[in-house]
Amino acid sequence: MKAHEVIRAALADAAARLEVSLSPSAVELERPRDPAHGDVATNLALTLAKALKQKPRAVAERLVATVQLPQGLVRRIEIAGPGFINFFLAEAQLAGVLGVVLAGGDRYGRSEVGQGRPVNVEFVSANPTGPLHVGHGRQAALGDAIASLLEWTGWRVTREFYYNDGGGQIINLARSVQARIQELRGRPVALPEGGYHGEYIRDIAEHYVAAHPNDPEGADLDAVRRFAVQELRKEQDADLHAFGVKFDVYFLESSLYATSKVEETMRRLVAAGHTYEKDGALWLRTTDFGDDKDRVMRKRAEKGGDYTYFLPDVAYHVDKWERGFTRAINVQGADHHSTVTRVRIGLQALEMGIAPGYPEYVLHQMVTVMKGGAEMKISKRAGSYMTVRELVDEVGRDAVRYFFLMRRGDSHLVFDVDLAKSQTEENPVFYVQMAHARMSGIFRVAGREPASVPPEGADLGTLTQPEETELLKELADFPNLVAGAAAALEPHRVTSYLEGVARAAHAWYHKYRVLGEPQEAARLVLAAAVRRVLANGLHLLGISAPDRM
RNA sequence: GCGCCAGUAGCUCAGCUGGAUAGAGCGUCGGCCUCCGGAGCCGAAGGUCGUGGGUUCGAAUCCCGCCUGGCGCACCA
Repeated sequence: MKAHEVIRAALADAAARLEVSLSPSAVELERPRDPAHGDVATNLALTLAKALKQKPRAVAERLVATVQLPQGLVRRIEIAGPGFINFFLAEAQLAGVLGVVLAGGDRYGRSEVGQGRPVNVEFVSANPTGPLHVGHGRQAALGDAIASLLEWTGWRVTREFYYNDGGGQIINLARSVQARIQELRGRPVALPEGGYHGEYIRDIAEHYVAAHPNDPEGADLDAVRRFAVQELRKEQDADLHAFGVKFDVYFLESSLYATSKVEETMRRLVAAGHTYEKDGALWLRTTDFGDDKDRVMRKRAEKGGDYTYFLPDVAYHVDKWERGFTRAINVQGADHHSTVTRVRIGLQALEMGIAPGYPEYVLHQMVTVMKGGAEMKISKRAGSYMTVRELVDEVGRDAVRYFFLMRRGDSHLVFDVDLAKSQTEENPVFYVQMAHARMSGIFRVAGREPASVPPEGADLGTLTQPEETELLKELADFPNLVAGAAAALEPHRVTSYLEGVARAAHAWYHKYRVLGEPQEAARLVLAAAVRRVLANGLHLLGISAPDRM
């Protein structure tokens, strides 16, 4: 908000006169929880105390004496506690946010810190060996929301899905399908060790036979493999579509072999001098870079002589880097966290100037699904697990996305199916959407469009009830909140925020009437702005903002 | 054994990157319907922030030890 920037600059200026130079962006402003502490507060005096070798309160007094603010911005300044400086904004300033919100429209909350720089966000990246399960769902919601947050803060985002369509798991898949084809021919065969038991394997087998009359036995393993991968990719795409996630790039592991990038990466690693041969295998000396043991890059002949997953992973990230993504974020389940250091080390060992922290990782913990008070057990091997699509079909896309986003990725997530389905206030997504619907309802009854209430036509000075100032402050927070959530890669901050706005909106709505009151014009503006911020926050997370429910 | 993550109200979780008296929802208890949607709102009770040290003006937040739980520790991905 504008007032914040003015205060920030004025404080930086005042600090300069105390012979401490700092940029305005280094001045921390916060919104005190307690309204008695003003509308805006800074801890600047506390942070400067050490450098100036003075008591924080003394620094605060000098800052307050020195700071120069334009007339009409602030009605009072206080020094409180250990040395906080609290600013009480003039009423007109607070309501000024309404004009900003409505002028911003569906862009209110955006900022430009990213400056149009490119960033690659990779997520889901499920192997094409089965349908997407709830863990992938969490990842899809998280990755999509993080990508969205980055877009909102001015980054040029590419959403990318990486398919491991090579490697042992795929062979496993093909053999599993082959076994089911034999079964269809009336010759039951045991599934290969570590094979896939899911019912969907039988479906693929049937489809293969129907599509390949010239290979009823499924003898052509390569054809079976290609067919199975294609079928499962189609399924996964349908799942993602149902979830409303769109990717810009689908990157196939097999393409890294086709373009010789895996070999090239290996050659570069050998040339950089961090490799050695032992027991017939080729190793990378990752211990040189802090790993606890060295890693195999190419298996020995008895194990097939091919590459481990590690090398294509490194090659893939070299490719990202060479495509111009100086920033890359990978969203993965925490069960894959061991790959983090390995991939980074692989990139460092190439000595090609890639930043040590590249790529960034957002790791999320597991999901447990609760239904009817009982945990739904997930067993991938037995093929019994809840898929994303089943979840979406049962509780709806909005609820699934919201529930996956409302917790920090770091903590385990309990998905309560019954709660997600309930149409009551206990359900947070319902609660937030309801607040939006209520604001819309006011305009429906008034027979007006929310866009038809320009703030210029209203006396916003009449918005003086405590519930109204609370709402104004919440609305003013939105851009800052989005920026913080984007910087931390933490979408759950947005859901927390939305619940706060919804709570304030419900409280206000219940206590005061809008239509037919003397303050009607101003309150309509407030309702329009609240509706706008709720809609922007929900849309940012990929959730709809219904006008009625 | 080693590594990563978590431990905050009875339950599920926030806590804005070190700030003021630690917050919200559910649950419990008590209130509120001639109303723009009661599918809602208001209030109360409820805390040794796992634990022991340390860092400093100030710690749920940063550092070290320990306890508990989850996940990982392949020439699988």
